[in-house]
Amino acid sequence: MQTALKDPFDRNKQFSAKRRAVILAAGQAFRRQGYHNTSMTEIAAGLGLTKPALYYYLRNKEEVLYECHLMAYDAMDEILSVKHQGASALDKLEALYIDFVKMLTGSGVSLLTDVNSLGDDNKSDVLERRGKIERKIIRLVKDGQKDGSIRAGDARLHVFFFMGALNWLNAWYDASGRLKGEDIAAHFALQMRAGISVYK
Amino acid sequence: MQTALKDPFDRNKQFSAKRRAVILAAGQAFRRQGYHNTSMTEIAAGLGLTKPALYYYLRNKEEVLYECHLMAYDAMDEILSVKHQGASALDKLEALYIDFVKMLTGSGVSLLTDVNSLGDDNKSDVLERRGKIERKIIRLVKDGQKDGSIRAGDARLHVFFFMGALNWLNAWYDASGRLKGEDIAAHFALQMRAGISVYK
DNA sequence: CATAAATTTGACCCTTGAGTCAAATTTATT
DNA sequence: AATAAATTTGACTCAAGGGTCAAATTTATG
Repeated sequence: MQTALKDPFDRNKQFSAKRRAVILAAGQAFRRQGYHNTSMTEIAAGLGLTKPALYYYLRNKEEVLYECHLMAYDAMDEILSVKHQGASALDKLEALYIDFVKMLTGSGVSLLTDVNSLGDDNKSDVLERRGKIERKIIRLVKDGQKDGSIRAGDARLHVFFFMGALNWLNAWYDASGRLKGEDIAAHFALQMRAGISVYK
Repeated sequence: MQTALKDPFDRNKQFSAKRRAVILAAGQAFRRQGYHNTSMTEIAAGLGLTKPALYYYLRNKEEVLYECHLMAYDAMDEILSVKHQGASALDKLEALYIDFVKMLTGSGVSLLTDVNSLGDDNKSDVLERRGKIERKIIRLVKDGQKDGSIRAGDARLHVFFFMGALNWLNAWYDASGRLKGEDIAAHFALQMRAGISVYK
């Protein structure tokens, strides 16, 4: 595998790897302290760098936030693209949800909610991405209502309810805490599922 | 009722009423745009005032945010203090949850999540208040697990899950939208309840 | 080794918005 | 009406932090 061995020496790869590291680190900081409570200098220092070095990888602070959002949505899209097995739509949704929680607790990716600190264009982009994801999940819920696995009711509200748990997760989850991502995933999946499955 | 009739002429009452109005208006703005994306000048303008007028009612911007938090927690405490009827703890929890949603959609009070923009002291206060509320709810869930109305499992996770829906609500709810607060309350209560009630 | 490209930095500028203050204006009291 | 208290404002100061730039340093390539 010539190419793979050369990777570490590939300038472009190094560049994007570092760029990605910057965004991930920034995302963690944003998640914990908030976008406006985190200075570029601080982010740089956290990586053993100095502020101007960051600007070698990114145009401006807003772009960092923007990329954080995209990174989270990429990860979610990735999960959504996997053909989850399961007899019912509810089963698929559960598998999906578990992966979401694992991703949010396990990978360094942060699901941020601060969309208003973005300029109009980036904000539209991000909301559009989020909307697409929501719509896919809503669609899945509706499928479940058709195949009889999911209770009737406003599908959008069904989704907003359990997606709220995910967003809130970012606010309180601490990787160093006693709760393991896997356990949270299992618990949340059960609660999500019970919340919308048909009465038995 | 002499005192009641005199109320509108009572300077202190006018003062606190205006102060409260400022905080409520600010809270709405913070909720929609975020604390740091909302300037004092903007808040003032929204009330037909000018910035220095705000500083007649409040020491500084942080105090506004602090009072917003307190106002939400006061409202929640108020709801928690009411002796909710219901045979099981689950019934009580449901009544509670409905009131929470109604309060958040109906009154002008906003449940903010930005705690990191507060100084250490205020932040501790707010977290303590939040902790107290959470603990009460967790206690109620544990009661439900004892009286057999609520499923076993980490009570804290049970609570974090459905409280996430409330926090997220603040992000997407639009009073001018088609969804009425009452409907959301009914839906959310059902979903919350189903999510943690014992299997039947 | 010499040269070029890729990274990183110290020192700087500049805008934004929080907060202040003395003065003006409105409202109540004698 | 005159005086005092309560509100409100125009005009200002100031610090924080985003962003820039030319120069230094490191790393790769002929």
